[in-house]
Order: sequence, then structure tokens, then C-alpha cells
Amino acid sequence: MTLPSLAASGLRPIGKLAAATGVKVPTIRFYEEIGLLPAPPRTASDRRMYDDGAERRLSFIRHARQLGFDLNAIRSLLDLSDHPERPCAQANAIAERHLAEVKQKIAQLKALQRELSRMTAECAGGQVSACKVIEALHHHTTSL
Amino acid sequence: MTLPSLAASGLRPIGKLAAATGVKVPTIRFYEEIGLLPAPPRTASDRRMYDDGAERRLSFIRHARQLGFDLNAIRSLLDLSDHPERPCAQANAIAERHLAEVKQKIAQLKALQRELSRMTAECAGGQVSACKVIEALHHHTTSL
DNA sequence: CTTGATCCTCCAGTGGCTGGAGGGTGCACA
DNA sequence: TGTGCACCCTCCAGCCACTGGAGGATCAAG
Repeated sequence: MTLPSLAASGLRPIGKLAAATGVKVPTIRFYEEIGLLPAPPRTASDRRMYDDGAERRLSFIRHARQLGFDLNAIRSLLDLSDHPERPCAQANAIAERHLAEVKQKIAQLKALQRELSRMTAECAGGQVSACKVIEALHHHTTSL
Repeated sequence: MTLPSLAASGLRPIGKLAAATGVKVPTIRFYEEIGLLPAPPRTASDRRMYDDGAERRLSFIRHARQLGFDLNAIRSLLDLSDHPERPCAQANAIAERHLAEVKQKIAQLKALQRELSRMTAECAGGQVSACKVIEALHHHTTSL
């Protein structure tokens, strides 16, 4: 027998929330543990029961993760989202900082791509002793 | 008094090796722990002493890390490098697999960059309640 | 009443390091 | 010959963002 207050409205257990949001069950528990998701009410047998608000919050987190924000940034973004009267400059700053990081990472990876392409292109496929890939790793000068 | 066999030739302690290769001292010990670098000889007082071979191996590892290879891949590449008579196809395969991963990562990050640019560009700078960044995170549909 | 899915907590592991505590050692300079 | 400091040693905890497993309780359907 569950508590009426819990059984009443659209509460669902963690598995349903996981299915609805695409976030794995252990990950949801992890988010709760680190304080990103508030601890939900529990049934008499200790099962977590989530409402629509929890689902919205978790979806927010998931979207932010898909966009590559780290959990600290997400913490700040959630905090801002909880306070709509504040100026949005801070949210913008977080997004732009992240954007800058992404751009930098792309540049790094492109440099990497060039190097790796060159290495593999030069390799004629004989023995390791003549392998351009191995050779490049031995004599590579830090152009990154 | 150090052992003659150790003091004889160009052996240097871990700090010199670190300075020479640009790999930090704890990282060198870590590579030894996981079997990427062989355990070097020690002095009577237990200090590691490295020769030129160790430096070459460590430089190889460093170059490979700079190119983004993970330690397992590096393990394979080192193994190949130690056996010059083998065919180089495997080395090439490792490099090409990595190249493919890099390309994919670039594509992902570019998609991210587009999304983030759009989000920040739309934000007019008022209150959070009107913030496009926060809004996008709430209503973002998985296009990644 | 049974069966299988789901839930709980706790803990260890991933990758690739990084840094600190607490102690021993080597070397240059006075 | 002292002395002071840089260097070295081992062991262990922490970083990020999870992931998965053990061992046990509970729920819901047939």
C-alpha cells in the first residue's frame, strides 16, 4: 500500500523517468547524490517517485550534457533557470565560454587530423621498419 | 656511492628524464606502473636511472599522446615498434581508426558549435525569463 | 503463489593522470 | 664538515562523469 499523496498524481518510479528522458537509472541516482537533482519523495518501501517537475529538470540536464556543458556549468544554468528574474548575462557568458572551448577543441582536432592523415597517407604498407606511422611517432616534433 | 654499472654511462634520474621529454615525473612513474615503460635499474638508494632507450620510448609515448592515441593503442604501437620485422598494416590500422574517430569528433563538435552559436546569438540580454540560452536547454530536441 | 522485472544501497572500476603527505637522499656551497 | 635545499621514494586520495555489479527487498502480472 503506497501513500495516497504519492499514488495520487502522475508520479513515476525511477525506471519510467529513465525511459522518458533517456538518462540511465544509475545516472539519475548519481545526479541526486551530487545535488543536481533534488531528492524526490519516496514510497513506504523507499522507492523514489518523480513528478513532472523532476522530469523537466532532468531533461534540461540531459540537453545541456548533449551540448557538452560540464556538470558545474549545468549547476549554474539550473540555478539561473530557477531564478527567472535575474539577468541572463551569466547564462550567456557560460554558453559563450563553452562555445569558445568547443571552437578551440575543433581547431586542435583539425591539426590532429592533418597530422594523422599525412602519416597514414605516406605509409606504403611494408614492414614496421619502414612504416611511416611508427617513424612519425619516433621523430615527431611538437607542432601541436 | 652509486653502483659503478649505473654511474658509468649516460644514466639520468627521473627528473632529468622528465625535463628532457616534457613528461611529468608522476606520469613517468604511472607509465611504469601500468607497464608502458619498463622498470629501469635503480641505484643503491632506490632511485630510478634511465638510459637513452628509455628516453626514446618515453618520447614515442608522448608524441603518440599528443596525437590523441589512448594508452592501449600506444601499447600496441610500442609493441609493433619493438618488432620491426612485422608488417606495418596493424600500425596503419590503429592510426586510421584513430583518424576516423577524430573526424567523427570534429563533426560532432561542429554540430555543437552551430547549436551554441545560434543560442548565444539569439540572446538579447534581458532577464533569464526571456533568455534564449535557458529556453533552448528547456526545449532542445535531440538533433545531436 | 510464483516469477521476473524493478527497485534499493554500497562499492569498485573506467582513463589518464595529478597532487599531497611523510620521509629518505644527493649535491653544491661555505 | 656541516647545512640546506632540491630531488627522490612510496602510498594514497582525488579529478570527471559516469557505469556496472553484488546482494537483497519489493512490486505487479498471471
